[in-house]
Amino acid sequence: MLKIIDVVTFSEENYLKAIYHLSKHGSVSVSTNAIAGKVSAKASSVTDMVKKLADKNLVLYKKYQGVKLTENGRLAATTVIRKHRLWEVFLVNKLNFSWDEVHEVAEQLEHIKSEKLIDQLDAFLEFPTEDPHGDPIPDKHGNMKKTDKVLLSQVSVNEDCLCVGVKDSSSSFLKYLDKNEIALGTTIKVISKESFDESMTLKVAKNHITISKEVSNNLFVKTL
Amino acid sequence: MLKIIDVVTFSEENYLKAIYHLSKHGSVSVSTNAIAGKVSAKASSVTDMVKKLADKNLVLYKKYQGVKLTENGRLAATTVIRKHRLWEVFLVNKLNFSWDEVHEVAEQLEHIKSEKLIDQLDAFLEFPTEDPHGDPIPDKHGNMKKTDKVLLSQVSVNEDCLCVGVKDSSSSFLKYLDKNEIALGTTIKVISKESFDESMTLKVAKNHITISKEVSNNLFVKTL
DNA sequence: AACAAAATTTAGACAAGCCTAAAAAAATTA
DNA sequence: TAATTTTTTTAGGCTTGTCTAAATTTTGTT
Repeated sequence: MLKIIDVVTFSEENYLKAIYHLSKHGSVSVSTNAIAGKVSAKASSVTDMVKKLADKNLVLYKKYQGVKLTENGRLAATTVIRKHRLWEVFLVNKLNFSWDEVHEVAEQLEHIKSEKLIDQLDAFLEFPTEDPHGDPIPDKHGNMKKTDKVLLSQVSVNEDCLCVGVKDSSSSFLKYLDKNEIALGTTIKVISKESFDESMTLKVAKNHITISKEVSNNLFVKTL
Repeated sequence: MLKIIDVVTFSEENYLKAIYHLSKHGSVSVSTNAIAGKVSAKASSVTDMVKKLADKNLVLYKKYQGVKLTENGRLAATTVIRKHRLWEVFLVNKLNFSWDEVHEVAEQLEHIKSEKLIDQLDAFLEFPTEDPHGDPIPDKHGNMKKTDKVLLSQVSVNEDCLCVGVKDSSSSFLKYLDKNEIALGTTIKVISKESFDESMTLKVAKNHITISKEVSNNLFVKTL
C-alpha cells in the first residue's frame, strides 16, 4: 500500500527528539543504550522503535551500528522542538509560569498536531528566537541561530558575562538558580576559581557567591 | 493495591465527555449504542471501556442497563469540556482562528494535563463564560450558567432574536452561516414561516434570506 | 588472538484499546 | 405470549509500545 502521509505518533516523536539531542543536531550516530537512557525505556524497546522509525524513513539503522536521523527525521525532530520551545515562551510570557515549571507541560503541548496553531502561536508571541532557558527556537525548516554561548566554567577570572541559558533544565537546578538570583540576563563576574574542586566565586548583583563545578558546567553565558 | 489517584486516559476522557453530552449533563442513563455512535467505536468496544470506567468509579454500570456518570465522572467530564471550550476561546480570540476551525485542535488540547495551565489560561482570557459557539464554559466544579436559548425554529413570525449558538457545530454548517453573514451576536427577525417544508424567511442585517428547517433546527437564539 | 564484559537484538509476554463474530438478553410485534 | 428483531455482551484476535530473559554481536583486555 502506498503511504502518502506517515503520521508520527506521540512516542515516535519523543524518540526522534531524543535522537536529535543525542546526535548533536542529527550529525552523528547514536547508540541504542543512549536513546534508552534519554527516553527512560529499556534497550530492547529502543530496538523495536528504531526499526519502526527506519521503516518510515525517519532514521537510518543497521543492526549493532547505531542510528542516524534522515533529513525527514531531522525535520520531524526540529518541528517537535520548535513546538516545545514556542509553548514554553507562551507559558512564561503569557501565562506567568516560571522557567522551572514549563517543561512538563511543554512536553505534552509539543505533540499537538496543527500547523496553523503553531504558526499563529509563533506570530502571537512575536516570533521569538529563544525559549525561556535561552535555547534557540528552530524555524519551520528546522534551522536555528547558533549561539556563541559558553559554559560558565570556561570563563576566565575577572571576566564579565551574561547568563543566557542552562544545559540541565531540571527543576531542582532552576530552583537553585532562582534562590541565588541568577536568571536569564543576569550579569555575572568571575572573581576566582579553585583548581582543587573546580568551584568558582562569582559576583552576582551586589553579592559574592561560591558555586560548585556542577553549577558552572550547567550554566551557559555570553562573555562581554 | 490502594489507588490514590486514578489517572484518566485520553480515551477515557473522550468516553466520559460523550456520556456527559448524551445524558443531558449526567442526569440520565445512556445506552451502549448511543455511546458507540458518539465516539465512533463499535458497541463491543464501548462495553469494554465502560467496565473500565466503572472500576474507576467514574460511571455506574449494570449489564444491559445502560451507563450513568458518578459525581467523579461528571466532574471529569466537565473538566474536559471546560478545557475544550477555554482553548476554543483562546484559538479564536488570540490566535485568529475562525469558529469553524477550532474544534479539531481543541479536541487535542482538551487532554493536556495541568491544573495550573488551565487556571492561568482562564485568567489570561479574562474568565470567559461562553465559547465561540455560544456554549457555556463550566467552572472548576463543573457548574455552568444555563442559557435561555431556543432553537430558531421555535421563534414566532415577527419576533426579533439574537444568535447565541449552534447545535451542530460541523464545519460545513458554520461555513454556511458565515456565507449568510450570521454569527454570534447577529440580530435576526423572523419574517415568515412555510408550514409545507418548515422553511423560514429571515431578515438578517438589511437582507432577506430563506433557510431550510435543517438550518433553523441547528441555530440557537435568544428572543428579544 | 582469545576470552570476558558490555551492548544489542531476538523471543515471548502483557496491557490498553480497538476489532469481528457469536451468544445472550431485552424489546418489539404479530 | 411467542417469535422475531435489536441491543448488548462475551470470546478471541490484532496493534502499539512496553517489558524480561535469553541469545548474539561487538568491544575491551590480557
